[in-house]
Amino acid sequence: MSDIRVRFAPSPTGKVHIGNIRAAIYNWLYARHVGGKFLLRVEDTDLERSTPEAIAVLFDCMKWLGLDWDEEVFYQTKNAKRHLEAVDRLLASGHAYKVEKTSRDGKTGVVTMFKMPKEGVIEFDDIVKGHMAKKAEDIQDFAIVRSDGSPIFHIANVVDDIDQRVTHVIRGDDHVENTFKHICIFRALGASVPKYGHLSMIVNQQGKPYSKRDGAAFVGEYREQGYLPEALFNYLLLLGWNPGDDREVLTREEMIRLFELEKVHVTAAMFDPKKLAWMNGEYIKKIPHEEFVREVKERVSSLVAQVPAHGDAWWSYLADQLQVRTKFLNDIPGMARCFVTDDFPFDEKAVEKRLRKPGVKGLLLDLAERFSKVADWSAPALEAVVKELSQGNGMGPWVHPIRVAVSGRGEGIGLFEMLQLLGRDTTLARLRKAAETLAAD
RNA sequence: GGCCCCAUCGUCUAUCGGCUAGGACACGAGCUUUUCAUGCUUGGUAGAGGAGUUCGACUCUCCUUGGGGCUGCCA
Repeated sequence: MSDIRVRFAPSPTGKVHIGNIRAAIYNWLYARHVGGKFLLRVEDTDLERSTPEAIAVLFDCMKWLGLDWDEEVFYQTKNAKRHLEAVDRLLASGHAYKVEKTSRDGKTGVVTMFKMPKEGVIEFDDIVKGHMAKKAEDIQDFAIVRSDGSPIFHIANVVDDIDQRVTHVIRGDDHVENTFKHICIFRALGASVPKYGHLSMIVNQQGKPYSKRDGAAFVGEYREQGYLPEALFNYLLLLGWNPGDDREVLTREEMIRLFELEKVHVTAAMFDPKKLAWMNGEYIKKIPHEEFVREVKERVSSLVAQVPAHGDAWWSYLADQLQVRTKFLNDIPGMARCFVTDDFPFDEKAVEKRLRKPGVKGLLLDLAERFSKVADWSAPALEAVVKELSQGNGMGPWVHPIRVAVSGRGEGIGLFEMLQLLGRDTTLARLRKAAETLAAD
């Protein structure tokens, strides 16, 4: 156990950006690694956007990723009185002053400004960026209370960190400049300054901050697209940190054990959706069989009003076939639709290529005839039939048309396994129907 | 403009002065093979440029160039 306390302090806007959640991940991992506390502070000062729904979305995303927090959630708005008390103290000690100002949008009013020291150097040792220094004279005085009397981010953030007894502030790179200001506030308030660690940004292919224009930028979108939380977590972790060896797919326990804030990279990392997709596939392969079976059942059931009755063995077999070739859970319905309903789409290209060829009609009808005589309806038995036909010259000419005829697509699970799952009646019916309606003579 | 930060394959990265520069993703080839995958084998691609320190520099220093951040009564 240690007395290290870190916090994740997002403003709840209803969407949680991946860069932001990576900051949460690093905070969480750091706290768990050192045995400290991971606190959650909701910076809900923007009353218009900070709705209960937005806050619920935030909690949801964190729970989805397994980011559990310690202690009560801290709401910034509830600490407004403390913020203003601090301002009064700054005013009294001469660290702040009031002045009439005109804002960018033309409003004129009296705001409270923090008075920056006029000389000297402000410095701190950033855990990830190293030694940072800036001349006080290079930083302007800045507003801490609006003309409507509400506290501004800088003062609220610092006072909350003091009140939550935060020891390490781990946040986005975009706050480095603020840090010099915040350090001055901590000192003016007579509080001890926390340690800082600033995380680089996640950038797009052009090297610009990754935004919604570059693809899915919010945690919720990944969830909807069938990404596994473990995969997103692992991928985001690797974007700026690595265990020091070649391991990439790590268990949560390994992450906690190996994570070191000091080893987090300074440089911005480019987001690579391809690698995330690969990572997702890796995690899908790791899903325990029983769980994957449930996942398949659930996703397939939503496709049709009535799922044909099948035994556990059937589902288990289908899931096995599916699991190794599933990259996204959302791919499951498309791959499995043909197993639970006759109402599935035919891929036009596949039909053109495999069915609308001379002789295919006769081929399919012949196959249906031969299959109908198979005593033991199983993948090996069916394969034997086609093997015999092919006489060792490759089963392609038979396999491709059959696949398209019974599933509508050119790809999917192993063909004979597919036929076994479909069963005799369905297979024969589909072969005959395709022969009559789609195939060329 | 001012201030701050950064710089190894296309991308994420290893290297803490000895490097024939390693791994992963992606890409190419091959094997397995009925498709798509998986799995295995394998190929190509990197230290921005210039000075300096050193026996030796990707690693240290400086400059240049390039990129990013900040410069609000946003957070």
